[in-house]
Amino acid sequence: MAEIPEGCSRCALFFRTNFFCSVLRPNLLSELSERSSHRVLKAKEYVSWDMLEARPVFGIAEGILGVRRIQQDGRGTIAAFFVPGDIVDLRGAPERLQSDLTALTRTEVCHLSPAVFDKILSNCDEAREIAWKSLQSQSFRLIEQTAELPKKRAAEKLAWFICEFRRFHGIDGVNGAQGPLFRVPFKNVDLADYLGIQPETISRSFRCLESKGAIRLLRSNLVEILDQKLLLAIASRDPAGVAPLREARSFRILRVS
Amino acid sequence: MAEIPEGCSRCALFFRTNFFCSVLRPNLLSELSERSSHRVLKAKEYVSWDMLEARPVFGIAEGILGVRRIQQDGRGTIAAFFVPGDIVDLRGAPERLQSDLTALTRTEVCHLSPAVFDKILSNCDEAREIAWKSLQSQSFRLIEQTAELPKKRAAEKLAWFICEFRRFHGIDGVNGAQGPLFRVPFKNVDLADYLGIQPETISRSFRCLESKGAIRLLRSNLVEILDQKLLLAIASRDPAGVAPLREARSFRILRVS
DNA sequence: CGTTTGTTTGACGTTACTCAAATCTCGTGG
DNA sequence: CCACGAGATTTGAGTAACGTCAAACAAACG
Repeated sequence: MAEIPEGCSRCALFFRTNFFCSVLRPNLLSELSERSSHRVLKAKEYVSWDMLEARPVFGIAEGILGVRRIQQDGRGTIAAFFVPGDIVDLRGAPERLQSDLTALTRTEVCHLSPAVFDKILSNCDEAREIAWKSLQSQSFRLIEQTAELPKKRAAEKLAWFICEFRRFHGIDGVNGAQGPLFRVPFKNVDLADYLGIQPETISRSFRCLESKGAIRLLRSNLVEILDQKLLLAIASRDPAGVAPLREARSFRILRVS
Repeated sequence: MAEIPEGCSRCALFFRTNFFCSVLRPNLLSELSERSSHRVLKAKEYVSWDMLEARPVFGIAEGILGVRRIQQDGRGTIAAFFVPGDIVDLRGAPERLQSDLTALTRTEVCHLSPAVFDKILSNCDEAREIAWKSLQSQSFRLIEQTAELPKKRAAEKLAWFICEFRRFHGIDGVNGAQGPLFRVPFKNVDLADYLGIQPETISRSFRCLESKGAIRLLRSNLVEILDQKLLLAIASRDPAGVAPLREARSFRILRVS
């Protein structure tokens, strides 16, 4: 009977309950461990898509990994992100899904051997369920985001993000507590790419939420939530909190002949 | 040894190769069949979210099923759609994923018994792989869409949709042929909800693509593709095809004191 | 064949993007 | 530990791009 592999004993994928590796029997775990590689990424480091073809199956142990695409004109979009516990299988991602995986914060991933991974899916019901649920949950997040974001105004998007992220991911100390403080887990620039707006607009939207009395911006990236209900109302476009970004200007338009 | 169940013999999920039921052994198939229900939806019929809680696992045999959310202010968004062959598992979709499933065209779905479905995942590697790949592919479509749409202009979105849909889904006769004709597979209103723009804008964008010489609008919903390369260039924002929706207006603004 | 539902068009309003400049932060090396 | 510089944030002014509304038209449906 195999021992618990050295590398795994400190990896969240193993020691946190309901994470993928925590339910594996020792012999499967050590087989997986031998052919996998744990890796730490600093914020802003990225895994290029080409690299991924060699190691397309991985789990997230810590941090946040974003799927970022750079377009011709240089602007980027963060289409999705993966969080601790996610099991990601990018095998067969069609070639045109050309994006890289950017670490939005310090991130630990463990690349898994696809062969052993498949073997586990086939043999271990419990692990398969965890992987399945993770894949499901990735889809749900994407659907939620796609359903909510496109028709919202900038300030509404921001409010939505704050509410949504607090609900789902009690990631670091501050956010875990569910207190009135919220730390935006990554740079505003990245947040802008995720919400599909410009960094300048993020800034103005924070101002807007402040002026409504929903939040207070303590430092860059640290928000105090003053009125959760109002924030929700703004996020979901309740009449309570309609939030135009600036006051309407009144002017007259003269057509130039 | 069980016979092939009557209902299944005409269902695409069974008779099309690489669809879920096609790889099941007869005894598993008939066990699944007994506890499942095939259902035909006319266009615009929908399955409410509440209904889904009872039967959250299903496969698409024909047609297109959209995930639609109606917001407070009455506007809708189609966050995703499912196409023939997709195996969908909405168990545990958190309550706030409140959307219904709308048939965008005539659609045939088969609700599967969750219990038997799980048994199949556990016992039949081949079927599990198909279901897994389907779930993956649903994620990829969502990522692709989220990566591409938000920062595009309306005409670019439309061009993207045409190219993308042709690539992926050779669904009906016209589109299957990959000829120069493309039939928009659903109503423009739904297309607008999917692309996150207004129906009026869809109309203007078709005009815009026509004026660039990329397409010709034969009838409502039937497009002739005149210049595939140009269309792609517009979709991906190549300098070749920058596509403003209307000519810039020139006027002067006078502030009212 | 009428009623409803979807599409087109025009005129106008609103929102957020763009560009540029000032300020701020943070990581790094001295 | 401090100073420096690259990168991030903020602000303002101007404008592009789409939304909104309304009305005419067309198509689909029974």
